[in-house]
Amino acid sequence: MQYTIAEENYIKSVYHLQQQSALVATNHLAEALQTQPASVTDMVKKLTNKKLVHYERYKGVRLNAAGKRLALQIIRKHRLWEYFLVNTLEFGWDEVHEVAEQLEHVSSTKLIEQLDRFLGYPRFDPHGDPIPDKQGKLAYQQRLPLLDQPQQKLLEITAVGDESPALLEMLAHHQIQLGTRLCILRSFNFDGSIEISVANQKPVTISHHLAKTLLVKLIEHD
Amino acid sequence: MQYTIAEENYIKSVYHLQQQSALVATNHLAEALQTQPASVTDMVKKLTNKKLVHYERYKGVRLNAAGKRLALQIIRKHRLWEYFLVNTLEFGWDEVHEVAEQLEHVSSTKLIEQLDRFLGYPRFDPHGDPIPDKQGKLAYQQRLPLLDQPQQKLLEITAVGDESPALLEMLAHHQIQLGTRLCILRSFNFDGSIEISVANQKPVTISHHLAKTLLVKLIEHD
DNA sequence: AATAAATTTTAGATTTGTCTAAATTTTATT
DNA sequence: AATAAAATTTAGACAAATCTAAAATTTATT
Repeated sequence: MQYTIAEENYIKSVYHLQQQSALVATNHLAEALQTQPASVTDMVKKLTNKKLVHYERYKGVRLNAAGKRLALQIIRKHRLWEYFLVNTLEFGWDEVHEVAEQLEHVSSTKLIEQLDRFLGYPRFDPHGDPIPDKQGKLAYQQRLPLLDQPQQKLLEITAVGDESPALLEMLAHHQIQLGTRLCILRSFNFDGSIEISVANQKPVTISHHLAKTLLVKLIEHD
Repeated sequence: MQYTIAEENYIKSVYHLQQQSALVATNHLAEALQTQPASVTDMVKKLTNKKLVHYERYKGVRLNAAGKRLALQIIRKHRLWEYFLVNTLEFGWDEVHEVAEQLEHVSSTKLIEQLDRFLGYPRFDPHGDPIPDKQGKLAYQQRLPLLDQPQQKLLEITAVGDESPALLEMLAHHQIQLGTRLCILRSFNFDGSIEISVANQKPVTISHHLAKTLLVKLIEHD
C-alpha cells in the first residue's frame, strides 16, 4: 500500500511528538503541522482505519507497530537526503530542511537503497540525528548538553539543537563541526558562559546559549 | 507562483504532444495522461486561467511562452534526475522513468543548479534526449534512424527510440551505448536486417527493428 | 446537403484534505 | 460539587482533481 503526502506528514509528526509524551494531543499535532485541530481529528480517524495509529476520542493518538515502521522509513529518507544535500551537493545545513521535506515523499525502494550505498551508509545526518537503517534501526550515541559537562574531560560534538543559519554561522566562526573535539576549561557564574579549548587550540569563551545548544559525548581517555 | 503536480504533468504532456501537431487535441492529452477527456477539458480551462496555454473550445490547446518556459524547466529536472540515477546511482536505463516522474516535481532552484553542477552540466540524458539548460536552451544533435543511413560512413549512436528493458538487454549484448561508433557494411533485402561493424570490430547483423530504433549522427571523416 | 460518427464539452457527483462554527467532553478553578 | 475554561469532536462547507452520462459541436460519409 502507498500513503499520501499528507498521511506521511502526520505519521512523521506523531513519531516526533511521541518522543516527549506517549499520547499525542490533537492540539499538539495541529500546532506541529500548522493546521486546525478539526483537520487533525479527521485525519487521525483515517490513519486509524488504515491501521497505522491507535486512537481514543478525546484522549490522544499514538503509532502502532506499522505506524512506527512507516515513520522510520520516512525519517530514513529525510535524513539520507539531508546528508546528500550537504555532503554531495554542498548545501548549507540551514538550507536542507525544506527540500528534504519534499524528497522524503518520493517513493522508490531502489532509489533509497542506492542513495544509501552511494553515500557510504552514513549513520548520522548533518545535524547529528541518527539515520534509520533499512530495518529501521537507529544508531545510538550520547547527546549531552555541553553546558552540563565536567571540566577537563575530552568531549566530542555529536549533534546540534537547532538548524538555524545563525547557529551555522556561529559554528563556522569557532571552527566547530560535528565530530570536533574539545574540552571545558572553566565556567563563569556571571553570565553562564564557559571557556573551552577546541581541538587543543588556544581557549575561547562561548555563551551559555551556545553551550546549551551543542550536544556532546564523553570520550574515554586512554 | 507554484504549480501543482497535476498541472505540471499536463504542461509537460502538452509540450511533448506539440512536437507532433501544433494544436493538441483533448483526446490525445487524455490518452497521454491516462485520464478521461472530460477531466482534460476541466484542467485545460484552469491552465488557461493561469495563462500557461492558449485554448479554443473544440479546437485544441497549445502552450504560450510562459507554458513553454515551465515545460522546459520540468523536462530539465526530469532529465537531470535520469542522468543522476543512471550515472551516479547506477540504475539501469529502464528503471529511471517512474522515479524521475516523481523527482521532477520537487521544487528548489538551488537543488537543480547544484545537481547540474555535480553532474558536470550534462547536455544529454541517458536516452540521448537533450537536457535543457538553466535558460531552457536545448543542445542540438542529429538523431537519424540508423536504418536509413548510407553504407561505409562513420556513424555515432546519439539516442534510442524507446526505453524498454528489452532494448537495454539487446544493446548490452551488442556492446552498444550512446556514443558508440559504428558503420553499416551492407543491408539484406530478405528481412531488412543490416550488417554493421561496431567500433571497428568484427561485423554483426542486427534486425530491421533494432536498426529503426537506434538513432545516429554522421561523423565527418578527417 | 443531410445524416452518421467521432470528438469535445457540460452537468452533476465523488474523494481527499482542508476550513469555520457549533456542540461535546475533559480539565481546572472556585 | 458546580461552573468556567480548555481541548476536542461533529456538522456542514469548500477547492482540487477526478469521474460518468448526457448534450453540444465538429468532421466524415453517403
